Amino acid sequence: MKKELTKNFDPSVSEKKIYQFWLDNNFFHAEIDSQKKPYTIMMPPPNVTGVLHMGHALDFTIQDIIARFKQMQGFNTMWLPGTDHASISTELKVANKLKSEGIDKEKIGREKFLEYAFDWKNKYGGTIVEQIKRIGCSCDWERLSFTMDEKVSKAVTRVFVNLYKKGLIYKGKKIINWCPKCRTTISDAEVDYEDKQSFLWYLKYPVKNSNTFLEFATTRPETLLGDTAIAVNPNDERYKNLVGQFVTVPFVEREIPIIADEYVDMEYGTGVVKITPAHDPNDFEVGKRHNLPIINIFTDDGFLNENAERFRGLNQKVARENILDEMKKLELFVKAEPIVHAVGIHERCRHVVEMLVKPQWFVKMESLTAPAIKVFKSGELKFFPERFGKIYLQWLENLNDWCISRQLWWGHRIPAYYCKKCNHLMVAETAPKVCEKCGTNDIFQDDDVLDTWFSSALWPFATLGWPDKTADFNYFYPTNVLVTGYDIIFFWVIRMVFSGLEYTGQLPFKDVLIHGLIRDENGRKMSKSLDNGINPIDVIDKYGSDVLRMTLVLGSSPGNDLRFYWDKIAANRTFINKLWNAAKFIFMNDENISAPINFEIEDKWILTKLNSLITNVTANLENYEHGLALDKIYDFIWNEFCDWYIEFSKPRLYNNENKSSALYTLKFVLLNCLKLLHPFLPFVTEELFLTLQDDEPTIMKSEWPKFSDEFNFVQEEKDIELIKSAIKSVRNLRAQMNVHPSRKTKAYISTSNNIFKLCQKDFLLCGINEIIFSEPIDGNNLSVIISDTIIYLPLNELIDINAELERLNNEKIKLESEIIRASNKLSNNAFVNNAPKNIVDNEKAKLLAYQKTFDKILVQIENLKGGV
RNA sequence: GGGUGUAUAGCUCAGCUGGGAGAGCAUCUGCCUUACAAGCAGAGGGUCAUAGGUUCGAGCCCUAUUACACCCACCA
Repeated sequence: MKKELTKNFDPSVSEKKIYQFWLDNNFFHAEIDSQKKPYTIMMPPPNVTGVLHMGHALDFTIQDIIARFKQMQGFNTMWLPGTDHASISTELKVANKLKSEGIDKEKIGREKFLEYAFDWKNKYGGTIVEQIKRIGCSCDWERLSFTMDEKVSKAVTRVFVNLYKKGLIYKGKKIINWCPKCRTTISDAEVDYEDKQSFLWYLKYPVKNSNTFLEFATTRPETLLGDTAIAVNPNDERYKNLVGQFVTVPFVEREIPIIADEYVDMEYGTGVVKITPAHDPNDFEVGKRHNLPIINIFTDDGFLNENAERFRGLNQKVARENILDEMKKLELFVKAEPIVHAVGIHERCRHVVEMLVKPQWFVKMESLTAPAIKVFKSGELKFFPERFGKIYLQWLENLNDWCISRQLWWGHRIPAYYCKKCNHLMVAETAPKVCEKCGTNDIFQDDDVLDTWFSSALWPFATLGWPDKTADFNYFYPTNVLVTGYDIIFFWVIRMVFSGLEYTGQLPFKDVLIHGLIRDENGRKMSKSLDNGINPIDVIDKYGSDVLRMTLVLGSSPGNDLRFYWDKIAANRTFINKLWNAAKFIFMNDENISAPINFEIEDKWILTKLNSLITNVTANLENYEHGLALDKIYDFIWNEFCDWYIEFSKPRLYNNENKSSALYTLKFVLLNCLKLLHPFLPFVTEELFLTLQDDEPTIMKSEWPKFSDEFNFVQEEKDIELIKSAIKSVRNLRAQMNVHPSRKTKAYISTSNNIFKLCQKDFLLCGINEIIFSEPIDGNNLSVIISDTIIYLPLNELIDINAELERLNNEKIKLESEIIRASNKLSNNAFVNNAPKNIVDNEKAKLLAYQKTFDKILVQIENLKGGV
């Protein structure tokens, strides 16, 4: 069957076909092969019910570039895809959906709700997977995992039980972040802070057995109902004599002590703080130090409870207003000062977070973080770019115990069991049948589930079958690189590192590649609320995945944010078109080569250029410098291969002059470029690769290009660069003189450099169709002068001698300043003695060339003057 | 309060160990030249934020300053 190349690349047809081709041939799947070195990447699992956004697209594109590059380098690459159950987020979505159908989550109960949730997951969980495929990701779909898969759940339970037995997991009553809307605890990391206009209220309490008052400042007057002390700084002379006495909290008529604690800042407010241990973390700590009672005044959904007595049932806002009014009536109100106050917001539902004291499960962090710090400091764990290591360290060194229990249903249920009769607590991998203490069989499981990140932390090894000693685990673990955004270092990277070290005894990965966020064209974060996002699938539909990927990579640098907008996308489309057309040109001229290969000078030039491209691109990819690598390939293909080599080759192809070598070179360079490009633009490169050659079944598994000693023609490379600059100068001159492009002329070339003879035909590129290697007879010519070569253009009727003299004079002035610059530099002994030899030699060569050109220009100026 | 990043052409951004400032887009001029008008050729456009310092030599290294962005902590 004769293969064909259509006029343009049509991604809408091609991409689906090619992806299916890869799937059908099982190219993405990695079999364990002890002869080959594995290269493993774990995909950061997106939310199972989520849809693909530009951040994912970037993350997955980078991973795919690495995976395909390593695949071609001969590694047994395995990129494991998966999804995350995303406990809170999914539970909210499912609950809302049920609500819209008139179903109340609480009424149907846990079991039924989970059924709905799994239905939802099965229905929508596939969406994001299909979207990932459209990006072109070379994931091993046979190993697709989910954080609530049986294997992962098994690992989660094992880890929980082990940590509990080691005493690293405990149940404790501590102050925690509580979302009254979601009715669950959330971790510190899930709280965002927003500045809000508010007031600092100055209020006072009557001091017991005296007619004086103690004035304090608060931002939350409603919490005074939960006050169990009032505190001053022990060094504060103003209040020293009051310490030990009591004040009375109005409304609840509670007598609370005046205590002294270092925590109090004498400078702030009145230097007096009311202490509400139930609803403020600092107060909670003060309370612990002074053995204060904890009085919770809030219900789980954020209303005031029975401890608020007559304010019971009010929401916080109303309660605050009522209390302030009543304080005024009681003459306990002093003043209100406007302040900006940071309020904690739940990042998922945007509801204000409350601090409550509740019994919860915690992971003790100290012994876990120490090894994670050590592997970083020893250099075993590396961040790209390096600076993100500091963030990693900063987080690790300031970690509080991790609250892992959530009052949700969707997630891994905590493997803790209680005896109904004696309240005995048992933690076990399988539910105990009877109470190990009293022997009764009335046992119930803890209602809470685990924080999503507890399971994500095990992702790099739980997905491979750990804790079982599976073949996959032995072969593919530890993984090679983790790719993720900087916003997730704390949530995820840290937890995977300490988990990997603790449970598998190995780092889960040595390299962490951090990328930035995607922003809109004005530099704002892409977000749902701003509605400024670009849907990656829309980009793929319109321009294709290759263009999407290219736009995400080109001109970006590791760790930096990236602006993404339609103009940029459209601009990148042109490159794919260019590549396509170059291939089409070669394909059109292609024929079976029978003649021996005998390279011309320009063949040697482009092959040498290709050689250094290969070296540079490979080095960039090894260092995760994907933007740089793509930029170099782009530049080579467009500005060297297409603009020059293809043009050089045309006369040879059309006139059948050493055609076979030209054709060989064209194909060789193009095929190598396709390979270099393949990690970035997998679809168009595969399409072209399959069309242009019959030797290999896919570009995916083809060998990554290597530097070749055969193609290292240093002199020829320089020679062609000289020819290029001569051609450019002639073009420049013709443009300045308004010579119509279609007008071909002859030229006289006076040179001692044989290269110009060898490259005669190349001067067609600047409108010269005949070259005479001698001085012209008539002195009135336009001229281009490079070093000791002069190209005369006998365009007599165009020559305004004075204009040409002026032009040459300008050239002369430019050269003079260059000559001065270079000679100054070279006469500076400090430079000649200290600078590396090649830099100095380079400078000398430049000076020599300038001087030669300069001398020739002087002569030409004299010639023209003679002609006036 | 502590920390990080960014500042380079009109716009968006590259610039790898210090060795004459680059790309894409936009602008201007001329071209439908048999791969490509999603193209070709040519041109203009920069005190590399500011001030010092190190060096033979600084966009790059050091110090300080300014502006913007972000992270952490605090916030009675």
